[in-house]
Amino acid sequence: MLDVRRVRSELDVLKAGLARKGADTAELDRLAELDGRHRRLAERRDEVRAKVNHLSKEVGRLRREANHEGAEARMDASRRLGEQEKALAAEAEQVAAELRDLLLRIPNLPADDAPDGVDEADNVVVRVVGHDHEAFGDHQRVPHWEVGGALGILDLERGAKIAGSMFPLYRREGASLIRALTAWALHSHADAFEEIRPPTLVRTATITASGQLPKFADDAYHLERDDLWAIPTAEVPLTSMAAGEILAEADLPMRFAAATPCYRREAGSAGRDTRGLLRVHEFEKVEILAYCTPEQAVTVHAELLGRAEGLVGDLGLGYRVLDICTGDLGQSQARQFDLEVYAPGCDQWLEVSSISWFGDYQARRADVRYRHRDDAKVGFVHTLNGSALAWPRIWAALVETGRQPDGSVVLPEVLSPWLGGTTTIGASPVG
RNA sequence: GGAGGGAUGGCAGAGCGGCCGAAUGCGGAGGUCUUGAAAACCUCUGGGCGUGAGCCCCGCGGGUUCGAAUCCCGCUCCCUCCGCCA
Repeated sequence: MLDVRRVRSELDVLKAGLARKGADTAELDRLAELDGRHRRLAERRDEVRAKVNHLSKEVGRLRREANHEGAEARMDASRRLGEQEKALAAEAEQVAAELRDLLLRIPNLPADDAPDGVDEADNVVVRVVGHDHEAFGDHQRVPHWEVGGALGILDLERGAKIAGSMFPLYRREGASLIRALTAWALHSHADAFEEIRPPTLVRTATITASGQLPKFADDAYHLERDDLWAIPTAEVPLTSMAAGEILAEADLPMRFAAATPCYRREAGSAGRDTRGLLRVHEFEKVEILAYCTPEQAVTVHAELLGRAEGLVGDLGLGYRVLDICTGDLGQSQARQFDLEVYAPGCDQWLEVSSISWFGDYQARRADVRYRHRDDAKVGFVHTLNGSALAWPRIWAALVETGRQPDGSVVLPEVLSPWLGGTTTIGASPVG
């Protein structure tokens, strides 16, 4: 969330920022109004409290001096003030609640260097790597749901039978491939990222801290009976790992990597990308996340992007990097790069990673702070995270790209150690 | 699921309803002393709101009271035992 105080000193700056995101700037006026009301009420409440505190102290003193009439008089006066205090406190609390709720819904400001734009059409292609549109043969122009079905490694029908559409079921080498990708990716990050296996059902406070709630509750699975939320990404538990803590600057940046299942209701996208693995309710993903100082943020952002690109490159997939425009940024993001791989079978660029910088927006929600090395002052950390990587679309791109003229699929050599030495699926004897 | 016990500052640990934002010890920072270090001694050492007087925070949220770390209720978490269980 934003720092409310900025609404008092630089309202115009906030409005300009939110306007770039295409957000409703009138909410800032309401925020300013609530903030002003709350401060006035709190001030009056505190004045009354101060009097009550003072009178109560006197009661104690007078009692000790056996001055019972004096004590009684103070108690009467204090009792009357108490009524006032109660009313003022209730009013202040109500305004504070409104303020909190509004604050949680107001988006983050975009970074200055995020490209302006209104929707995904305005995203900027920063670079295209290892892609040659003409290089694919007809044997690669088969969508992965057909390849997977023919090889018996993807069984969408049975997935649907068990859980519904968009709940994929992988078989044999198809299932092993997911496991291999996860092991390989975690291993690749192990040099700098602490591996975490977090809970995947979390409290309301946890999923609110990273920004999914309260605004996007419909997108998440909720277990009502236990009031727990199924995480849509490991970003959610990882962001709250240090919630309520004050970290030492010397420990920053802190880097974490986690492989988890991710659950998304995909409300509002019904009918889009329903074939195959392009959009699913449950999938596995390796997420990398960092807490750092504001000064480190740009470097760490580049580092995370480099990590994701490195993996895609090592898999031998062609990809492009998009600089997400202000209008397409999520609520919490200040800057975001997307990685898209090219899948020849469905002839589409598939988003397989989103590497985001949140500034202190999430840190304020989660209350993650750090103590400066020099002056011991406390400030909010910056959070960054990215997928590295999300597997269903990688699975699709690998299967389509690796398809041979004989219908078998050859996977990248880097996965060999994680696949028991075989990189070929459905090989017919070479003849 | 059942029965108990607990939650206080970085850690340990005290705290008759008022003089407690909180003793004491350890840890940490600075200083004196020393060629340097150790030891000893001295000082400092939680977070937040408010321009300020001031206000809030002793797990969280309510309540009682003139006044709550202290009393009452609810919740969360931790520990012990029983039951169940991958």
